[in-house]
Parts: sequence; structure tokens; C-alpha cells
Amino acid sequence: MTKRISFDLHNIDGKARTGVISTPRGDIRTPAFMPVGTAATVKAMMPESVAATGADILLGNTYHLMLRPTAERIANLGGLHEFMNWDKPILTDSGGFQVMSLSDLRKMSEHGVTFKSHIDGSSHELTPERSMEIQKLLGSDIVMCFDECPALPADRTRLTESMEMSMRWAQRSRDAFGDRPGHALFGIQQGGLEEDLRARSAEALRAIEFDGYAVGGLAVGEGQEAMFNTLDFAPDQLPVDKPRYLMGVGKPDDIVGAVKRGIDMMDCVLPSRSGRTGQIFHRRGVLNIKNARHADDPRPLDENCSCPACTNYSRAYLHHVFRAQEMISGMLLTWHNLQYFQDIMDGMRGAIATNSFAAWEADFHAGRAQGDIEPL
RNA sequence: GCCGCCUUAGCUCAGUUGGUUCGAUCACUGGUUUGUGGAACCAGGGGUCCCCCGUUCAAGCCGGGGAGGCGGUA
Repeated sequence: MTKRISFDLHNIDGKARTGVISTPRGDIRTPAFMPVGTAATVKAMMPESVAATGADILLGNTYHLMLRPTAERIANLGGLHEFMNWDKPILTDSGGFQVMSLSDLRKMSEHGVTFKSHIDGSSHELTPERSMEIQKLLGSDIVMCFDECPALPADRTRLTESMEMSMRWAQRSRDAFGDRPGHALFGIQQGGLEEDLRARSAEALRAIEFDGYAVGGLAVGEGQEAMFNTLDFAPDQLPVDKPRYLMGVGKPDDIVGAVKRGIDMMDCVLPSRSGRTGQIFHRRGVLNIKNARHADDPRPLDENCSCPACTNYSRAYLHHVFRAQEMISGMLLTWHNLQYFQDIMDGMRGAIATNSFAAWEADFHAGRAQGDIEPL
């Protein structure tokens, strides 16, 4: 019998938590950052390179994979892990986010959402039941409920109705998912920035019972202060003994602030997308490799970073290959950003384990407070 | 030598019947990116319209002369 996915909390420092999610495909050390591999690839990265950065788990995407190459084709080819050559855990988004981001191509109802494909205009339907089916076909280890993620700002009536429908969809997702040892189903809390709506959402999810709980509907336009204000209460409304996953976050300081407030898992496109577009995250802040000041700079991006971009190449070279639009640019810069994000996670896990998160956080902010990246 | 075409931003080129401040691509200088519709997007700087003379209320545009380039031809 396949063992069930479990979460062992090792230590709590303030509100920050560290532990391990055990799955048949390997352990996920928390707090965990999940690189995003939307279309069965973390763009510009080989899977073994993603693993080398320290990532224990990837995020894959129901909406994109159902359109191309289709979930059925991936299932026939042995599932997403086999297909993309990644044997560690995969969490799949349910398509809920695309309910928001593709808003001009969709029609919504209580039953579900009808989309027009952004690829060829063909019509497709996503419902809680279909989303569960697709994520099962993909072989996802951690399946997300199908929800609606409203863009902020949104008025209270809209947030309430949306949250209540997402909770009905959560029950339908739970029912459709069934009992699948070795695979987990996470519920998604909604309710915008409203404490009482978040509480009602959490209550509904706890009644259904999930293997983990996500804080959804944040990082969608509200800004960091509003997000942190919400994270001051939202994670506390969720069960202590299950993983808490903040969806779609974020920048390095967003991630640190979220962990501080009791979040265990996060994902974000930022390190990979920014890597492709020349924005580099770094212990001293952010730098844009396309800026002219790097053209003659023989130094590495960060002499303390272990990634190939930092150990083997100069800023001048990275500047050159970015401007020349050479493919190695996206590869090296993505690798660096993912390495930096994973280094942050590793630092936080170590600090929480030794009850020194506050000191670690002070160092993190002190490094960034040095402002300009130069001179090292 | 003669004939034709061309000369407008750093490059390659648009520019209507003569009528506000001559535009675009790339390049350049910056910025943005949060459960990827994204190797994307946004903004900015940059002009002796080859030169001179003329016509006109008004010339990148029309006329004359000159310079430079490309092609053809003897």
C-alpha cells in the first residue's frame, strides 16, 4: 500500500515553521519554494539543474497542459514526471488562476468555466471535476482545488460571492478527488483582504478536510503592505498541523515576510521570468544585467553564490549575452535567480531550526539595505 | 564624359496636394514583471531633412546650381 503524504513540523520560531512533507517521490523541506514549470518545463532550465539549485518540488499547470499537449497524451506517455524527466514531487495548479488571468477569454458559471484557448481559440471547459481528472492524468503529487481567484481590488459583495462559490467548488473537488494514497489534495482559502471572509473560508475548508491549505487570492495587485496585513491573520486561521501554501508569491522580501507569518510553501514565476528578462535577484537587492554599467565589469554577479553564472562568468559576459539575445543568457540568469531563491529558503530553514529566524531576517534586510549593488 | 536614381535620427528607411512639433524598426538610456496568455511589455533621449540660391504667406516636399553615393552607358 502506498504511503500517505504526511507533514512533520520540526520547529516553530515565532510564527515561522520548518518541517518536512514526506511523499513517495521524496521529501519536501519546508519552508519550500517551488519553481514554476508551466508547460512541463522550467523555462531555460534542465530538470537536473533545477534539482541542483535545491528545489524539492516543482509547480505544473493544468490549464496549459490540458491545451497542449493535453492531459490524456501525457498520461499515455507515462505521466508528467516521466514526460518531463522530473522524478521529485510536482504540485499542479488547478487552472483557477487562469480564471482570472484569462478573464477576457472565459465564461463563468456555478458549474465551472468555459475558456477559449489562447493558442488556437478552441473552447474548453474546466470544472472542479474536470480539473481533478486532469491533475490525476498528469500524475500530480499535490493536487490543488479548482477555485476562483478574483483580482484585487474587488468589492466585498463580489469577494463574498466568489469565496462562497470557491468553497462549493472545494467540496466538489474533494468529492471528485476521492481517496488516493500517495497523492495530496490542498484546499484554497479565499476572501481577499477581509479577515471575517478569510475566517469563513478557512472554516469551510477545515470542515471538508484537506491534506494542506493554501492561501489564495493574494499577490494579485494589492501591494505588499496589504498582503502582509492579511497574512498577519490568514495562516493562523488554518490548521497548525498541515502545510500552508501561499500561492504565487513572490519577491524575496515577500517570501521572507510570508515565512515569518507562518507560511510553509510558495511558488512564483518571478525568478524564472525575470531571469529571462535580465532582472537579477541578489542578496544586496535587484540588478538589471542589461544596464550599461555592467559592460566592462569583470566581477561575478555575487562571489558568494554557487551557481554557474556566478562561478564561471563575469557581469560583463552576462551583460553581453543578454544584449546579444543569446540563449545562454536566459539559462544562466534563470539558474542564478532560482539558486538565490533556494539559498534564501535554505537559510530560513536553518535559522528556524535553531530559533534564530529573527537574526537571520535582520541580516537579510541589512544586506538589501546596502542599496546599490556596487561595489561588492 | 553622358544618362538615371539616391542623400531625412547612430543604422535601415517612411513622409500624402507645399500647411501645426518630420515618423517607424533596430540600436541607445532607463523602468516594469508575484498560483507564466510573457525570451514579454512600457517609457525616454536623440534631427543643420547634404549645401547654397530662388519661388511662396508658408518648402523635407517645387525650381536652379553645387557636393557626395549607387547603377547604366561610351
